Amino acid sequence: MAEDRWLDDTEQRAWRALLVVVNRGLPGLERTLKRHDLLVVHYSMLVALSEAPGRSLRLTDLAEAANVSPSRLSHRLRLLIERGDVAIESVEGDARGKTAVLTETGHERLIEVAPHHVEDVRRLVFDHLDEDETACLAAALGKVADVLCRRDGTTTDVG
Amino acid sequence: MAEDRWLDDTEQRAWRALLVVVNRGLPGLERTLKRHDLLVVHYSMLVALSEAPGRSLRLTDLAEAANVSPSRLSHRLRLLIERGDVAIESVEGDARGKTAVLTETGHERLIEVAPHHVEDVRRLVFDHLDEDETACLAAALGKVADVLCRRDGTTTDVG
DNA sequence: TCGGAGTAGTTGACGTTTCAAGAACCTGGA
DNA sequence: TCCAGGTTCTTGAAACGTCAACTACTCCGA
Repeated sequence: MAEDRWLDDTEQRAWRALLVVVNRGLPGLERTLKRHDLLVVHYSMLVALSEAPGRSLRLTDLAEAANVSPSRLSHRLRLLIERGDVAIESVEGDARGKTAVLTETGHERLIEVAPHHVEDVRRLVFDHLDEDETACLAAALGKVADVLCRRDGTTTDVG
Repeated sequence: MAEDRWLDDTEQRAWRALLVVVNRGLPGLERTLKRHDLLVVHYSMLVALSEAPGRSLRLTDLAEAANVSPSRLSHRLRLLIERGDVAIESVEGDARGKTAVLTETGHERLIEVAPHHVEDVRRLVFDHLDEDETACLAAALGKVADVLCRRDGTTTDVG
């Protein structure tokens, strides 16, 4: 490892820009959602459920869909359950499993919050890009994301 | 606010891909640096200093360059100072200010760690993109990042 | 039927980030 | 001169994410 494969100028610009977006842009999204007593994680969980058939998902699948670790899911799910946004059911045929179901309350909360969050995302990213740039971004990030999703439980790294 | 400006299909793909990269990809970078007893924040700070004239920066400017809040800088700087990677000097003419200077030790540590980190970034992102895609990514993210950097202490949002 | 290996989910502790507050200092006007 | 308001940096508490156990269950082969 550690060959001399440095980053060229374009790659550096891309990488540094990504860091700026992540470190300066994303926290702003948290701030907005916090006014609705939610974190972005919560929002992702609600979205994932709302898009699932029957508005319900096995916890493992919910974690997958929301891009979070099982433990993080567990911790953040507590609030949503206490609030009645999500209900927990047991899986028939597997006593280990649990299924999270988006309640009507939860769905209404999502509908209320979503426009504000989307507006934030727009102001953060897409308001500054034209159609081509957005397509490029989707294509490039999509490739990277695909790789990350494909190797889920596979080899962590290196050889 | 809260008009009906939803995200179209391309925008959704871009945004969701970004979330995947952030939530699944970036944590991996932390893991690698941790083997060298560093966080990515530390690395960013070392890089920022190494690129500054005289390898030194006013703390405010360092925070800016490393994309971190003043308080986060303060907390994470402690380790680097204890270790001797960074030295602190007072600013002449302003007794409030402090200047962080990258020591020779710190510079050597950066040189040692950088290739591993860069290799990680490569495997995460650029190994999966061709030249055009990388250029697109740099252009699109660059635009977004520019906006974020331009409005530093200005209006947080909305009008 | 038993037992080891793997899966599903939870918990608590630890390290990090954030936020609000504060200490120290500078600036400019009355 | 003095003081109000802004800047610079630090600190401690609270909230969050991660990691390593741990419980409970399923699967499968002997």
